[in-house]
Amino acid sequence: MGKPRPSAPTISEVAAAAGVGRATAARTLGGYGYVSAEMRDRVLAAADALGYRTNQLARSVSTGVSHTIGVVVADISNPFFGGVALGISEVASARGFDALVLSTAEHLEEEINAVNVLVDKRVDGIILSSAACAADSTAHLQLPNEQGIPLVLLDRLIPGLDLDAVVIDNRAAARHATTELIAAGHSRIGFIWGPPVPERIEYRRELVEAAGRNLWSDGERLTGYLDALDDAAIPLDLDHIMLGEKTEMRAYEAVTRMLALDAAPTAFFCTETDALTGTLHALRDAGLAIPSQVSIVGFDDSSWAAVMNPPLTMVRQPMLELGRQAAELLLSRIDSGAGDAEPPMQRELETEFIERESVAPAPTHS
Amino acid sequence: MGKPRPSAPTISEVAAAAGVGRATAARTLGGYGYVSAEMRDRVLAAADALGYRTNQLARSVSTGVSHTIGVVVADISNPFFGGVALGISEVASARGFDALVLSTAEHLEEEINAVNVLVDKRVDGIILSSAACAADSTAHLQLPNEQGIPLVLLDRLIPGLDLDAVVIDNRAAARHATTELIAAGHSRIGFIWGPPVPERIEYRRELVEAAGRNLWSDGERLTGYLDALDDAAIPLDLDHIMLGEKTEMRAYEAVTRMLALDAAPTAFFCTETDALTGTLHALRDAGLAIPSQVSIVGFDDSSWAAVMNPPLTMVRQPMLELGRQAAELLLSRIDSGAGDAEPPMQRELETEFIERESVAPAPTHS
DNA sequence: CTGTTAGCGCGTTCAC
DNA sequence: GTGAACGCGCTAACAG
Repeated sequence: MGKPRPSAPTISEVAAAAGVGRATAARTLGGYGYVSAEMRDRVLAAADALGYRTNQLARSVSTGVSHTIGVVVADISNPFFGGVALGISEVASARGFDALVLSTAEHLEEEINAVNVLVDKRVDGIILSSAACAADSTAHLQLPNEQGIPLVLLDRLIPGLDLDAVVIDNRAAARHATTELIAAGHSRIGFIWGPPVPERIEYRRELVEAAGRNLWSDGERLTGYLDALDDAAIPLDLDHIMLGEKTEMRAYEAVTRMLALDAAPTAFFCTETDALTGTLHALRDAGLAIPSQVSIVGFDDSSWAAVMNPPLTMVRQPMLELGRQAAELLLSRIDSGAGDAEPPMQRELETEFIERESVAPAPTHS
Repeated sequence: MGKPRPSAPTISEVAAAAGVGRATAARTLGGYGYVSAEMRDRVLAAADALGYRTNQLARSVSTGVSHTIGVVVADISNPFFGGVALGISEVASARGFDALVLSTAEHLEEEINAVNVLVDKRVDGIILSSAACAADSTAHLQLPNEQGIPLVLLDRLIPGLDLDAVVIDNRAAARHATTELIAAGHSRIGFIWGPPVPERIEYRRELVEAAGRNLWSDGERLTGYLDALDDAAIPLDLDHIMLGEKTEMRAYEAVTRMLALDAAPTAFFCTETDALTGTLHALRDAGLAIPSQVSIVGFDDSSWAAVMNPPLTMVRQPMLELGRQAAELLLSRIDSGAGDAEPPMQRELETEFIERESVAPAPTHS
């Protein structure tokens, strides 16, 4: 029997100290049922004399509601997920819920484990940004619903599954960004980064397929890029798509390699922060000026993008809003209980294209 | 009686299905006590036939251990706290603990509330980055210990209190940074930002005192700055200290104002990210080049600092390490139970001065 | 080794 | 209105 700690006073102790029955104490302390003003005062007095605090754990096993939601993301230190987490806890805490947040480092095993942990701790709902992509390897996403725990997907859809989700319109965002680059006169646009396949890709179809096998949002961004190229009838150059492991270092190398091409890109679209910093490094080392020699557009607007030299043109994602809406959707599901109500819904938030000074007309080669 | 959900199977149901006593089922499922291999198999089979999952909540009320720690920070979307949170959950989850993370937006009330919530949810320990400063207004920091819940302070000490804590050596970091600036030939160094007092300050003593009344880490950084000035026998110019609300906008205004001074700073030490971006904005608008016309050193090294034009010299804080060590300290306290063992300890981590290209000799005025 | 029984702290029904 | 008594799901003595 574990209570190695300075015993926290229980409701019974308070009742005893107040000279009333346990139930009466429970009613006043729990704020339900009827209790006379006089009794209430006695109980309340005894309660804070003893420093009584409700044991929410015990309450939860009794009521079946923990007032806790689970949040599982790839990496809480990533400002994107940090913003999302803040949005979530804003609306959650306003409604009396707290968040148990777990990071998975994009590992499916850890994600599975995270879901199990959350289910076992009886959270009232889960918000999850899954690393899963194929409709296989998603058994763990069934579990919560089997246990009656609402689940909403965040930032990343899973193609085969019809689940609640709140995401960004990545495809439209990428299409917009690429189109702007094209409008500025660019036709050779580096895409940093594409699917993390190691092998060289020969055909467009392979590329699209590879993207589909990996992270959904990345695939969407690539598709948007392709859309824009198609719109302008610009042929796809597979050498302009970064493949392989997605790290800043790899981005650096990919850009450096592209720059050495005969048909080197005159612009780069960087779909993530690390992709952007890697690209920036490469451009600096290549001695290329932005935007006179090469243009650039980034994803994930951060405070520093505006303060760069030159200020960077970016597509901004509404991180807080993403979190807020996911939390709202989840809470509404929690409210309606197992009343197997509405069908799953996917909400898609718009991004904003922030025009600054890193895009200029393509240099006219002599 | 709440169970509005698709009932999760209980240990009793598993026992029944397996045709054994509840205790036997409990033992095998709980992994304790003795149980024959044959029985175990029967139980295990029944368990996963029913899809049994331990209710950790119930287990916790029984054992008094929740395997959950509370983390309260000002703002989880701040990359600094995000990094810290990741460090914490790394070591915590390796030991089977999960983190309930709450953001307070630097509001003392929310901090107090957060601590109450965590205590009520019976977390096994708390890591907290407090907005409190004076030794008054810290009653809420007593509560956990009264309830036998270990608490470790993170990133911010509270002068009057002797509690476990893991922090950065802010004073040494600021002293180092300022000294570097001085060594480069600067004597008029803007400090962005100082204490958030609205009024103009006339004397150094007032300044130090004002700093002391506010955030500890800010006070330390200011003190380090003062140390460096003293070391070099450079008189303090109060006009070079930013006062007032700490926002990017205010930093912008403060720097702009300082730049208009007869004795304008030739260098700036920015003690936080927003202070840095605000300063950068102001310098750009003033048309001043870095580092030829003005030098700059920032705090909170971020990936983008290296990719700026020019690359920024920064003092880097070991965020992950901060989180990891806080978690380790907390877990060790949890391990030793209420065995009122070791006295509180404060660990102080060193920062790293990253020299890049935003510091140059002070321009020699004609 | 197994099953019985009594807790853990709180919610809730149901006579008094 | 009030309090005794039982249930939530699990742990843990204790007999057998």
